[in-house]
Amino acid sequence: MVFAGQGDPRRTLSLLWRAEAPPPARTGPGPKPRLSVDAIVAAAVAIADEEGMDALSMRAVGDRLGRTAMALYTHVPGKSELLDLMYDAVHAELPRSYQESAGWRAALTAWAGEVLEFYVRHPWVLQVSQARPVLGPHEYAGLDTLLALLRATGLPAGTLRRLVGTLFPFVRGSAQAVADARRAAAATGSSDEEWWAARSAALLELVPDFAERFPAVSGLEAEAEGAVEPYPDEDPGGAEAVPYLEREARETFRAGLGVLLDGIEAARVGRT
Amino acid sequence: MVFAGQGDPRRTLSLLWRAEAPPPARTGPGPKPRLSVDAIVAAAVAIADEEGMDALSMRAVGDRLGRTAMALYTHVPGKSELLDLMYDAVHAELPRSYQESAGWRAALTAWAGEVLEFYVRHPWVLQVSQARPVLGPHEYAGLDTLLALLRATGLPAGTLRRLVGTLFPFVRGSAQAVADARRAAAATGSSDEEWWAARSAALLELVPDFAERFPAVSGLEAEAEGAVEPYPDEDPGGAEAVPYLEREARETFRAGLGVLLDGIEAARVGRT
DNA sequence: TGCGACTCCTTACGGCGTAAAGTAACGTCC
DNA sequence: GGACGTTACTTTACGCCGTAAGGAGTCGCA
Repeated sequence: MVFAGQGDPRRTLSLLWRAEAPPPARTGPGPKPRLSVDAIVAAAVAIADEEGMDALSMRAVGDRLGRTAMALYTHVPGKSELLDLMYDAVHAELPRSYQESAGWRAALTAWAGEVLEFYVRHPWVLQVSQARPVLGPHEYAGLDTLLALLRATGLPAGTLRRLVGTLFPFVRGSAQAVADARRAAAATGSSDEEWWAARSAALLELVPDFAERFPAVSGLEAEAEGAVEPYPDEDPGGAEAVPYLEREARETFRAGLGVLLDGIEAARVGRT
Repeated sequence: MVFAGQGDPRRTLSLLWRAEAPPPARTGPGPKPRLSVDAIVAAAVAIADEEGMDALSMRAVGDRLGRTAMALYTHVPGKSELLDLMYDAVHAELPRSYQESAGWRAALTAWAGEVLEFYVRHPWVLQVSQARPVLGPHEYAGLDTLLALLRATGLPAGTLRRLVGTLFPFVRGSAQAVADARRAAAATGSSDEEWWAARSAALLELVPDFAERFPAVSGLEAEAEGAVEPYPDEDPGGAEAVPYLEREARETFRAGLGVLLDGIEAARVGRT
């Protein structure tokens, strides 16, 4: 995992909010910069999106911009701060508002779905630790959006804060599951089913008494055996079939969100 | 973040389940091994617990055992597999059973609390990616325990699987928040309140129109202002005061779990 | 015209994971 | 009992990483 919010808070904060106070159109001495904070952040995000966090190095970012790694240090204090900037930059993709006419439940469902897709689009964001949040403008905006939605539930402020602390991690966790499913599918040439079959075959060979040692797990598997529908008929629209593991992860997300919303509903009812 | 499950599955699996099939008491030629997989895993876990994941390197593990880094490679294929082993080894601390007399709700609450403490004890576990789970014996045992508890709700198998996929990430997320709060407290000399005050002061200076741009956030803060009770009277028992951020994180955990359990309750009622 | 500020490059250091090859201890068999 | 093959561990080295230090070239302004 990578940590954020490590550097000098003042420097990081002013970089994060730099759009608010654009550099005073300086035309001082020295050569014209051929690099900019925005270009650096964009290149870094592109690398992380395409090749994953492991491939993100200062040299890689420099290469992508046709510069050396050290050239970046003129514009950005270090890798940790660059990560903060990347983190906030992508959060600009989060939705900002919802029509409230459909009710809080529909709005929250839509919100959660969009945030899930956001994380799936940028899975490396899930690897940025939340310790000491470096709240930049776009992350604040995302928080503001959720809070505005939650206000419609009519619950008191203290409860709302706790709901934020529950909903965001829940969506993050679900996105992690989806992203993991995709990574697994991409890494192994085999399909999800094949991979899983090979895995459990090896396991059964190594642990013959599996069923006795883990009765609840194997009981569940046996019970679900019949329930696992085979691949559904291909969508006539021609959409690609979603692999098994990812479909499962998304279904877990949908169901978990339902449980959470039911819980919120219960809190509302209990309060009136 | 660090990835698990990268290596050869066969080799990793047999290492993970090695206790089941102990090495056939070989007394072949060659010097007696002065290192063992267990010793290596224990040393690695100790380093991760004490100094964090960043400090975990093959050289560090070797040093702690009085050997070189390369000596480890005789016993363990590589760092990635060592991580798998560490991950499963600590999961042995997870509780295995609960008395069901108190009802599923009490049992689930107790379970969640113990798992939370487990993660807080070994925060580096939260940094091990869940991609392609390397299910070792102890993690399976933890899963089995939760499933056995959930069975008491009487919900169908499919729902149970989704609940597992919701509950585990929820506890992980909550533990992350608690661990982050502790890290923040440890890293900065200042108290939570001071750190937060400095942060928001700098923010307010940089972003004077904060309240207008993020109405929901600042509205919530204003509303909660009066509600934040000052430090409660010191516990007469002499227990140390839990810092603000961590108290907040734990409260969010408690409340979020309540919401989830309410949701489960609703599912039960709706089904009967 | 030259000074000073500024961007970017080169070089270098100490870390990392681990491949390759060498050394020494031990059980086994002639 | 001595040679041999197997095994545990060390040494050395390679190519990565983040970044400190210092040098080279480019520009605005005095």
